[in-house]
Amino acid sequence: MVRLQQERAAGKQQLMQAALRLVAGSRSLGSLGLRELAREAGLNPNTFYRHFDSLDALGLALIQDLSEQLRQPLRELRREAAQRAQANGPIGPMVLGVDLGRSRLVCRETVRLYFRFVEQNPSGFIVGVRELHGASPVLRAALREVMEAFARDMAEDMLELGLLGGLEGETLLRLSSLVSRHLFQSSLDYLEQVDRRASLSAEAEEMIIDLFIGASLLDGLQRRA
Amino acid sequence: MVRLQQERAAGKQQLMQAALRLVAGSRSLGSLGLRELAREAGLNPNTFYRHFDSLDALGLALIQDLSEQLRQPLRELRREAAQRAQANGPIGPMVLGVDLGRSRLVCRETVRLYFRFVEQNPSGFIVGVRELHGASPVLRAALREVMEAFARDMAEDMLELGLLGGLEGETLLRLSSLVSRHLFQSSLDYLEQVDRRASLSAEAEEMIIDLFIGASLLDGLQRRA
DNA sequence: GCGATAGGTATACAGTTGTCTACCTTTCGT
DNA sequence: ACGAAAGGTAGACAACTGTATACCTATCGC
Repeated sequence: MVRLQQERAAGKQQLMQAALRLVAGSRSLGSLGLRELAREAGLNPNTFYRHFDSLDALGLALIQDLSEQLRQPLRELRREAAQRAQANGPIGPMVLGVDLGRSRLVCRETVRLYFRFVEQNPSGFIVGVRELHGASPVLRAALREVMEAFARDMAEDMLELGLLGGLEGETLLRLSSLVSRHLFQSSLDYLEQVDRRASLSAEAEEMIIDLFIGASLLDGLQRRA
Repeated sequence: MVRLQQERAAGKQQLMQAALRLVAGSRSLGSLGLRELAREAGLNPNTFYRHFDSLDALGLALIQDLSEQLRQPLRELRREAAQRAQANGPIGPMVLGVDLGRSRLVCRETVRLYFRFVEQNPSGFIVGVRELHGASPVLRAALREVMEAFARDMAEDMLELGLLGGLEGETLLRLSSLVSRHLFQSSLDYLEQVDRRASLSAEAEEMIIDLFIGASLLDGLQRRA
């Protein structure tokens, strides 16, 4: 039975969702028993072996899913936000040759879209963040890779869309990595501390602005010297 | 047998160190069995009950230890670094009324001292970072609190030492939190990716500088408006 | 000196775990 | 149409788990 890589065996899907459920409640992937998993999924314990040969394998599948579900959509949303903001004229004070108001707008919108995404896929982010510093080196590496990919996307988009064009690629990537990292790790707080959501979002925005403004200023100084 | 809170029962200490060892190898606290723990510590399984009534309790003890061992020393080291840097005259370009060279120096020295600390207490930081986003809400909350305390220390010191005095307390605390968070979470990468240590340290420095410079600039703009 | 308490051990038990072997059913390629 | 493979189940086993009860020994206050 050759799957066209679209449709997944029912059991496999059930197991993955069971894992999401269990981890989203207070567990870590590494602490799951495969019997417990099968029980939660309503399957025979042995079914696990048919699809995975370790918990890490299941974790990798989850991570890949998460990444695929997020990367493209987020990218499109960011581009839309940028275009929408670019449609209007300059709307704020010019700082370092950058329209601060517009930058803030793109940033704000992107951050909000991201967190909306988080809200819509809580379990995915919970296991993602949890395993980012979790016990399994394999999963940690995989998640780092995902975050780097996000960062590359972001840097690329900013270059293409002409936001903060003054910065060189390397610096841009460094900042994007920081942003990607920060947003990702904030996800857990965002999900759990419902009352602080607004401020978490605002703080993320401020952090991003601070970072890019600071880097731009220093970059300008260095260039002038 | 009333302990003077200094000396800890031998078994308790052994259990805690056993936990450190196990978690430092690829485990999470939540996945430890108390039998496994006792075995590693060379003790009878029941001994665990004498000292803790859950894994969370043990985790809290570990976190408290870590915090105590770190907070004061780090603070002193930071003050020393600041004074040392202040002894010399201005050594760099003035940006926003701040001696950039000196700020960089304090920052660099603080970051390096921090990472040296990490190197000297690897297991502690491994469990700390791991449980920061781990499965137990109790431990997560405790670790957040520790990080906030660090951030408060940092902000306070910066005020007292007159570094970036222009910023208001609230902003300062926000930035300090970001720094504290970033450093803490970088610890794991720093410990594991031995070949990237230099660049991780450098990136942390740059991030801090960028953040504070950016925030200062924006603060100045806002104040002028 | 003595009871109390903290620290540690031994044994036992029921429940759970990972894994193995064997068997059944559906689906597909040819 | 049929064999093969994928997906799923059943039962069994030894190993391990958390926990309870009971027992032992220092150390302390008094």
